[in-house]
Amino acid sequence: MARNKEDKRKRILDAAAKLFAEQPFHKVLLDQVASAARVGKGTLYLYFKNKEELYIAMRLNGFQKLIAALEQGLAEHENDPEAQLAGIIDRLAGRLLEHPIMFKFWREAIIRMPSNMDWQEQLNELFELIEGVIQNGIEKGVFKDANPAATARYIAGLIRTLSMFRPEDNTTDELCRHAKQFVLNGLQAA
Amino acid sequence: MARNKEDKRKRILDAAAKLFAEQPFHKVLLDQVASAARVGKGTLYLYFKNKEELYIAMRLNGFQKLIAALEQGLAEHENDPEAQLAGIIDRLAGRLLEHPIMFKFWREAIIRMPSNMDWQEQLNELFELIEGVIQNGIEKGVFKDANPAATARYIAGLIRTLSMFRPEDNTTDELCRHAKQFVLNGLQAA
Amino acid sequence: MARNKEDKRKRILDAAAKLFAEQPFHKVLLDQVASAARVGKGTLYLYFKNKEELYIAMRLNGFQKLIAALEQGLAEHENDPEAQLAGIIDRLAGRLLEHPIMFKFWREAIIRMPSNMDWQEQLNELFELIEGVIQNGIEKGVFKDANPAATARYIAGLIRTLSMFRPEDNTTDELCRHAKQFVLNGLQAA
Amino acid sequence: MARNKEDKRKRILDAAAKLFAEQPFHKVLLDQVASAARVGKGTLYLYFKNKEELYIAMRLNGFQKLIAALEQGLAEHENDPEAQLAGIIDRLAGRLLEHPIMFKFWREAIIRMPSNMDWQEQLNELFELIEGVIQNGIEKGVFKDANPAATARYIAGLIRTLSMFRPEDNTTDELCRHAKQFVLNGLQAA
DNA sequence: TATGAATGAGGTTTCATTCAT
DNA sequence: AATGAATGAAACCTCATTCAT
Repeated sequence: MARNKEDKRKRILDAAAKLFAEQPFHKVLLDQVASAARVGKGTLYLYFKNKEELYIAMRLNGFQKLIAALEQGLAEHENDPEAQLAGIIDRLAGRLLEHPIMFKFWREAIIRMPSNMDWQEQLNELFELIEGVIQNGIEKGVFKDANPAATARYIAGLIRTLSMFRPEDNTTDELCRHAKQFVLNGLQAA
Repeated sequence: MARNKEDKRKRILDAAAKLFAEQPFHKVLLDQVASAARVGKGTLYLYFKNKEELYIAMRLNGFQKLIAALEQGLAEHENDPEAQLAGIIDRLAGRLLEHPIMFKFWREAIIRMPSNMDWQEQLNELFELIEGVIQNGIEKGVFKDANPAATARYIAGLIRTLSMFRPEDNTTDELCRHAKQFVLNGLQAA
Repeated sequence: MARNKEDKRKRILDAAAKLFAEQPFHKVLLDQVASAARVGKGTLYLYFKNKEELYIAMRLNGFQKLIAALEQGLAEHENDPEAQLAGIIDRLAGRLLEHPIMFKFWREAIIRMPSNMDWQEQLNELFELIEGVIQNGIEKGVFKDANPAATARYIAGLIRTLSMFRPEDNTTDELCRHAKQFVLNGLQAA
Repeated sequence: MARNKEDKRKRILDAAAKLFAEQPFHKVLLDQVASAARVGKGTLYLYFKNKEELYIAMRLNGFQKLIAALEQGLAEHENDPEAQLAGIIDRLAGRLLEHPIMFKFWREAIIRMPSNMDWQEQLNELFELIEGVIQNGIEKGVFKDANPAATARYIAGLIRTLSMFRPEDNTTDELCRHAKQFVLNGLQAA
């Protein structure tokens, strides 16, 4: 019952994620979503009020998974801010490069929509997560930064752009390594 | 005549820029564009093949202005890579914060659209412009960087994110100064 | 069992009567009917073939009750056509004003529905009942009428309109009394 | 321009009238209306907000024509209330029997719809028109009636029912003559 | 050249009906 | 017998595009 229901909701979200990643909002047809999720079109409306709500739910769902993965990564290097930061960059870049879904997340933001607040909050969660690592590093004397909140945003944006517009002739590994170095340079105490 | 024609095209592009900045693609109606530009709806089709082409033309138009402004800035500090880079960051951030149109540029990219190539090319122009400054700095021994192409992308992405998700309680000036410092740290020779 | 079954059928018919009286056919949802009858939606289909049959069953049900009530009234004044007619008017008006369901009976008739014949027959039953009273009166020399079939229809229509569009500032009693007088005038021998 | 526009609106209303008279509301498709009116489906929405508004407009339109015809008839027998009343009955019955559209008017009334007020007002207009004739007759000493408002409603309802459920084997003429006699009986001073 | 009324393909959504439980 | 989640046909409606003026 509840199990099955969860399954169906998940199937719809996954199908939506795939399709919205491939096509702009207005080109994704609910017929496609329904048949990709192997459910009737009407079923979509049992789980989501309309196309927009489905879209938002899909975005939040993907983001929550990302945040969870990053938090798990932090736990693995409890007392090493440098390693934590490196982990965040690796995972973030990895996710973005692997999952085209995430592209859209970062690329698109429906503006001035009521439920958009949620989206801002999600992003803030990410920023604060990074900021926390920087703060931690500062306290430990490993980093030096006058404005960790801004830096957290830099890091997120930096990785996003790197993922979306990767320069040719570079392996993912090389890019990550270089990015990490750049960030650490920026945070290094003189 | 020709004057009048140019005017109308410009009016349409400006109206489109304003509206596309406020709403996602599928919520901007050509009725709105036409009436905001004070032209008949049919007139849009005299200047642009369809909605998508209008959107692309509007994006390119905005971007070209940006590139032009940045190039002009570079000329002002011919032999000072640090100042050039600082200028780029200032102007880029300024533009993004002033012109909401530009937000959309960075925020949204219609995927797998035929003419998307143009967009990529435009962005590459920006990346190469920044990359040139870094290269120049490396040659002059002011900067040190193993992968200027990647760094150029970082800088663009960093400013974008800063503009879109600015942390509260910071003036634009403070943020720009901090960003410049962060970037210069990353590029500074040990 | 059988008891329970009858109960459920009745519950459904009552719920349907209430809802169809309040809303036009296409606005009454089977979800509403089911929940108002406190049964599952699927259960409706155990008792009625589809929405249309449910609607018809509901109408017939209401009408049969009406006819039965009128017939009972006639029996009470076996040999007094005037009293019989007055009784019909009283009961008919009373019913229509009390039971909004009946409104719909008169107000709406789904045209060219296969089973609409039944509805015509029901109405004819009513007309014939009234016609019988008039005939009886004519035979007794109390009434005078060249076309009792038409007059029977007048009376029914008269009461219906009176009920649906009652003039303000009149009690039900006053209206009934006046209607009875009007009809008797029409039927009075010179 | 304006001419053409009026034409199109009229064509739509006429097509709608025909179809709504033949089928219940929910069985009339806007595709049918559009093609019967020889316009595109979208054009319907240029003239009417939605299906319901089109339906209401169509009803009002028909009713206004009816009222106009009746008023014209009254003018023809300025000082003869009996003839005026007879004229109303003739025209009303004639209309209802000729134009199946009108059937629906009287048969159906969408309940508790906001714009239904208009419909009530239209009906009141009809009632008041009849009532005026009765009042006039009373003042002239030709009629006698304690409640002309109620009687006006009787007359309307009487004709409606007669038209909808006409007894077999009667010509329209016979029925009208009989109805007029019945009504005049009811209104005759002792 | 400029317009905006008209179009209709195709989108989103609803809801009567079915069927696995 | 009873349910209500699931279905998908078919409804309403939108809006990019066309075209007569």
